[in-house]
Amino acid sequence: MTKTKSSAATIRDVARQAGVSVATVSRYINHNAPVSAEVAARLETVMVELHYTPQANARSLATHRTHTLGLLMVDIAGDFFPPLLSGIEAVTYENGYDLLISSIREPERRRTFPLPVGPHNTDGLLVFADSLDAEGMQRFAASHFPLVLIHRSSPEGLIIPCVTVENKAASCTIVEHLIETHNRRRILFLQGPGEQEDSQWRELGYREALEKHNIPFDPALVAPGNFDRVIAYHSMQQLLARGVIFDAVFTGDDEAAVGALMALNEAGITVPDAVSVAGFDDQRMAPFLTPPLTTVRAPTEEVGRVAAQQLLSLIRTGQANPLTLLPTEIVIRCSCGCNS
Amino acid sequence: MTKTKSSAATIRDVARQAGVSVATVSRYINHNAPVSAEVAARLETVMVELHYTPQANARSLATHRTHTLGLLMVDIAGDFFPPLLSGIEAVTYENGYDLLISSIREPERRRTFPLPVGPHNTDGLLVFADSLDAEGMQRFAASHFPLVLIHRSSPEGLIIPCVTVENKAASCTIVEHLIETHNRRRILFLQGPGEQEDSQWRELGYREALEKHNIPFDPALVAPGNFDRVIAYHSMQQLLARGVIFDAVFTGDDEAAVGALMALNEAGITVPDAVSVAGFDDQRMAPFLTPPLTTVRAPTEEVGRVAAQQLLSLIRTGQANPLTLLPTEIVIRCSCGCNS
DNA sequence: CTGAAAGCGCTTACAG
DNA sequence: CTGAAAGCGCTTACAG
Repeated sequence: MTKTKSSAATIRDVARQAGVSVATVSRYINHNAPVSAEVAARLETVMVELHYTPQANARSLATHRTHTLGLLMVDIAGDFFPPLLSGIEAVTYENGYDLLISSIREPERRRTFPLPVGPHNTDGLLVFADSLDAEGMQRFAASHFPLVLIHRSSPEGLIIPCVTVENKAASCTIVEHLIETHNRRRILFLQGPGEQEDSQWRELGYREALEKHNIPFDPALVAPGNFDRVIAYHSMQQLLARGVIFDAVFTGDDEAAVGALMALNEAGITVPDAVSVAGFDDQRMAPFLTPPLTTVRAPTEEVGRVAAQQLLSLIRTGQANPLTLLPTEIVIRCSCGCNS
Repeated sequence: MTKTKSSAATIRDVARQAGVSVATVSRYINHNAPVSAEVAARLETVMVELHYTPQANARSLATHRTHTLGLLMVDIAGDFFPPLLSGIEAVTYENGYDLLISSIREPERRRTFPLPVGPHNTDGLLVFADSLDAEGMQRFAASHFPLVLIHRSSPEGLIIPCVTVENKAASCTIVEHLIETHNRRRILFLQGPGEQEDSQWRELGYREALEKHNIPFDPALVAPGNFDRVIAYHSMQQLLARGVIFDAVFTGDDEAAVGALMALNEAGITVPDAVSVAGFDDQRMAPFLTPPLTTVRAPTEEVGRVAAQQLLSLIRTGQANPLTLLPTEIVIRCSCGCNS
């Protein structure tokens, strides 16, 4: 109780107060060498009394490990983000790691080194979609800095572990559902962003479903959705204005479904009677839309969990699975025409 | 180009290669003392060549500043979270700080010290709502560790800067809109979580509106909404099942509005014809609901920005505004009965 | 089981 | 404008 300085207690304060060396305190804290029961008890008391918490940076400097993971995101504001972050944070916490997050808004920032997060403050990085370009990854890879890619595959020539979701088969299945169960044949597809791999796979699934049922692919039925409510809304309005005939729409993702549903609604076109709608992701609002959205469930929180686990594995063992493809499943609600 | 070691370059490598002392390199990096133009040029070249980035932890250890902000959250998964985090992250980035985030799920974690984030790894903390209890705040305050509270006021006896949103007046105004413009008199209120201050203020606003129009407060018209879709949905179902008569509902927040809308919809009660609905927050999905939701716009991203700014100010100058109350405004869409 | 000491990569008086 | 040296708070061989 002699300590009245306002600054936090250090390992030396603890050592002094307990009458041992700092080495012993360190060993006790880290449980990496035996400490006599007597000393342990004394240490415990002193540490509690002094509110002692080891300084993270001093520890990092000595061990060359920060015990923190970095997350590089493109857009923090979407509905897709919370479950992903939640999964990542949970695993990070469970493993006693810290989580540093950074959002890359402007494209230039993707290659302006040093990034806000990197080897200087983390042990490894979770890279979401195109928050980092191939050149940036190349640079990290060259220095053997652990990277795990989320919803994006490794660029040509590099082998970086990826975790993403099965897009194509599920897209095919849900479009086939529209065709087989609801007799739809003129099915609109709202394309996601061109550079997004998810988007490309979903289009392939859409085309495959068409092919399997001998429905010719019609470019006039493809319009930009961009995984974005507003863009999808405007696309639908234009399609409607141009008098394009269709009896269903596969919106690419749930965000676009929200915009499509609104445009349809405003135009007085009833869903699902006149037009069936199907999305992808099964975001939180999907069951609450009018009508409740038929969609594909993507296990986004699980993607976050697995990605964090893979990164931890890479950091600790140098090993990780080159590709983790998480399964998706169809969720039938009402917007396709079922359950009405 | 003699350097082939795989480990990252240190300040000594730079100094050696440029033929100066590490002190000079440090000064050049930090721009805190003049360096000759000639040396500066040489240093620049060498640093680029070596991909040199100062090790954050060594710097922190020497300066006693981590240059990182911590964020303590309750629930990372809600729709409320992305704009808040987006605002926080933007300001953090603009100021060259790092952002460490941690979600407190279980109540016990709020007082299990050390928290994942604290003086040992950050310069200050942003505390959202009840992610930390009064005792925890007391403890941080006692060691003069900078804290800024978000959507929550300082506990008794402590003076911790808070940033939140104006709840009561806006709630009163929107309920008055229901009364005055749409002639509603039996207005349901879906209560938020009891411990949430936002919730308490919104109820006060609701009551004030009633009073101003001489509508007696009827406890039978208050039900749990809990800022939660599912709970609000069930509450509405029960109200309906019990045959409670009402012509409007102020849902406490937009989440609850989603659930309420769904229950009403399923019961075949038309909104806004039979029942007006108004929410609070103006979350992303509000304009896309059916019908588009009349609500109160809360500047959540701005809350995040201001909170981060206040924390930075507290860290740098020791000063911050005791209370920042951000203005809210009514957003009239269709669910109240307007624009239909 | 324990301690003395070197070292991690920086910054910053102090001296010139 | 520049350098030598001490120090930040830890960890970890090394020795006992």
